[in-house]
Amino acid sequence: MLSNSAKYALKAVLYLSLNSNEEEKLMTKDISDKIKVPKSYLAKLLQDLSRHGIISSTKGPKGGFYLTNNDKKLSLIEIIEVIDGRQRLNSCVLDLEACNDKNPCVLHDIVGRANSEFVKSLQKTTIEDLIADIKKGKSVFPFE
Amino acid sequence: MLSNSAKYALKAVLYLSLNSNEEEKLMTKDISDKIKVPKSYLAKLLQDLSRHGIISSTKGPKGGFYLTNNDKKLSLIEIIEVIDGRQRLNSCVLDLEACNDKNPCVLHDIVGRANSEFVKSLQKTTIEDLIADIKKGKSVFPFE
DNA sequence: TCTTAAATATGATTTAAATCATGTTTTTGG
DNA sequence: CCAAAAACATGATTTAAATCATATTTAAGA
Ligand code: FES
Ligand code: FES
Repeated sequence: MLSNSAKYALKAVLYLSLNSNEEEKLMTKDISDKIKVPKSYLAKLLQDLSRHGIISSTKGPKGGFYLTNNDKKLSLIEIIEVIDGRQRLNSCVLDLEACNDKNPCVLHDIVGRANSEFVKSLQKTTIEDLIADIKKGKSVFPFE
Repeated sequence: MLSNSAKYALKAVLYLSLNSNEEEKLMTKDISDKIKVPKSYLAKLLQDLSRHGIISSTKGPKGGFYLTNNDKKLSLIEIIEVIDGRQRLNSCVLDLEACNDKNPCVLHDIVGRANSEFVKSLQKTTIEDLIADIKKGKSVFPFE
């Protein structure tokens, strides 16, 4: 479903969304310590996200990663696609090449359906939405 | 979600369910050719399934793998759990250890829900059910 | 301007999943 | 009883994902 990397990326962005802004930036180490992800592995992911405009960063002393208000409007799928690519989430559960919505494979009904719902949710949910849920006490994010 | 191995196993069992019975057994090669899975890799999977009583087999000339009517009553989750174990399908999407239904993580609502549906479907769907769908023309199974 | 702290870029290593290979046991048929 | 055909068992190799390491660039602040 999601690669390990994508999970790490989601966690990191979530952590950033709750603990950073234009004035208060976070270093890789701050984040990796909290979410318990290997530092240099996370560094790569953050750089990847930054390069693709998902998160913001500045170099040098007092630099770090952060989310602008605009960044927070991005949907979760955009984070995932930078890391995992587009194919991974949209392929048939059995990896049958001849299968799609028009020609549904034998698992499509019971499984593909759940998967489509999943993808749709990722598309329409933004970082902001998640923050709102947490602030409302609707859900939690225990970092690790 | 599902490992490659689990997908292969599902395909193989599905193929067996459509093309074998107590009288007509299939060799590893017959199956691997059709579903395009490396022969000796599939051999391991089939032996694993056989050892766990998911499929049936007999050794020696004229031997091979097959499904009994009883085998066809097993649910899909049983196949998957033999190959992937129990944990893989039931863990939090972000692999957060402190998360569960009582303490839902920030993605649980939008993602975990789809996942639970998925698992429930796998539990209640049997091989037989899938065969029925195919025979009814409701779905297809193009093998590869 | 110089030192230092940060991201950035790139490549090497490790690990686990996937794949390959080969020998052993069982059963059938002659 | 023997030879061949099949599953069974086990271990080696390959590959891709995950992890580690190190050198380069940029910006801040003294
Ligand atoms: S066509 Fe296979 S899961 Fe949709
Ligand atoms: S608690 Fe994280 S997905 Fe359910």
